[in-house]
Amino acid sequence: MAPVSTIAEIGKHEGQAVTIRGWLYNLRESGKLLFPQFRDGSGIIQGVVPKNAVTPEVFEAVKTLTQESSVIVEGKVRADKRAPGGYELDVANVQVLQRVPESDPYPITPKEHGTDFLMEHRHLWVRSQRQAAILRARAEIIKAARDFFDERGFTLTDPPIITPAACEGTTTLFPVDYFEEQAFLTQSGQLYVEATAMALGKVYSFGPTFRAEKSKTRRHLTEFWMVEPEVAYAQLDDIMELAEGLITFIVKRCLERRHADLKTIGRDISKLEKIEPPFPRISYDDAVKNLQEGHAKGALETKFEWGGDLGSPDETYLSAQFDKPVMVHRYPAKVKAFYMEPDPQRPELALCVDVLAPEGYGEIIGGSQRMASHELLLQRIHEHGLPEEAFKWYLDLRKFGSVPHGGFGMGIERAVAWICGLEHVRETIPFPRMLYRLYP
RNA sequence: UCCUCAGUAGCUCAAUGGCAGAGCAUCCGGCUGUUAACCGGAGGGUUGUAGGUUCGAGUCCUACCUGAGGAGCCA
Repeated sequence: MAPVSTIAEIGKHEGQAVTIRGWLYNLRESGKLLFPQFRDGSGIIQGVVPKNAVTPEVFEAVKTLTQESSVIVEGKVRADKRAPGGYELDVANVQVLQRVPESDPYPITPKEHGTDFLMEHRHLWVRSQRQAAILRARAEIIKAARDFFDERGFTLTDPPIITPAACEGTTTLFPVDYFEEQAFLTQSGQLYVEATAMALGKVYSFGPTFRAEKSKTRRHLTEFWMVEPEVAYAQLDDIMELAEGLITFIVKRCLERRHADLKTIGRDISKLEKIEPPFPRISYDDAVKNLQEGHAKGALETKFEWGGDLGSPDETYLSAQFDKPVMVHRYPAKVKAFYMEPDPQRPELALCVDVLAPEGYGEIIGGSQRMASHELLLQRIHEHGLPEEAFKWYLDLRKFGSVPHGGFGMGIERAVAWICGLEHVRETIPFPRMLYRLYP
């Protein structure tokens, strides 16, 4: 048998016989000439089978192949201008491992389908070129995020997924029966990385988080992945700089290594090429002014009042004014989590930042400087009606060598949706978990 | 939880209250350079469910179910 090659690397074997192991993507025919397209997970290549060039058995085997039948194909690699990938395969032999019967054909045809149908067949949909390209981009984004932190002296520390208490409200928690006790799936690893940051200085976590929010929008999943750095002695400005550096690094990495996939997905790459530091930084106060001007101009339906959290249309309006992610900092403490450090200049504000992606993709990062004072943190826990007992360990961090520190969480799926230019986050993860969708 | 929209062949969609249709997929036939190939033919229907109005309902009304988009909330 000829040496095995992936389709992505087939150019290295030009003029030679190779073996491709994969599936039939599509078959076109023109009389005594067959054009089977094979895919193997790395790419797609068109085979050419003239009737007079192969045995009758091979011709018949290819002619009767059905979509997604598994095949091992031997043939000679030939450069061809007409081929989208630059190469074609002159097929010499075909071994059919499993032929999909025409009585029960592969349901996803090369024509268009609706979202419901595609989601029901997500286990097969991931075989489509575009979906495979998105999953490769996701893998690159995750690797880039990890490389960014690994190369800067951060230690990966994995927080627990089963947790005893909420770090924010309890209505959005998935309960778990933990032997005799009530436990929950984690909403964020943040509180735990604060603990490991006090041990190791610079840490990050990467893992799944769960939120039982009844949100049904293009930006929400009930199960999503976050990367959460936490840095001892870091202040708000350090956190903003870190977020800016991370986003820039990830985008550049995708442009370098996943250029072909971004093109397959149909991303406007020029928009990503503009992502360079510094990102615009605007205070909440200025954001409010900006939104009120937007309302006066008729661009926003409701007039935004100081004191509220930014709504989705507000975020879209703000981010549309920039071609880079925009960092909105110092929100009113009341609308933010209990653990955020107040601004010493204006204690009604929290030292926090939200990073809004361009093109209406919304908040991709939320972060803050964390509260360092034991006394104030205890007071906030009480004000939020949280059980002090559950946070005893967290309060300990402020008793034993408390320091200024901070960090943020970046939602992987939203970052992938933005970088790939997708309509919906459901395409950014192999098997999305959403409100009203648990299958497959 | 609320608002809006949709549900007809395996898929994507048509059908003024008056005979249930097309393209793709599947099957049969044709074509030696096709690019979601094309051309000819065939099979394929409990119009989401339950009621109601009407001589007559895919179409109008009511309720429910399912899905989509959005709000709130969030990454």
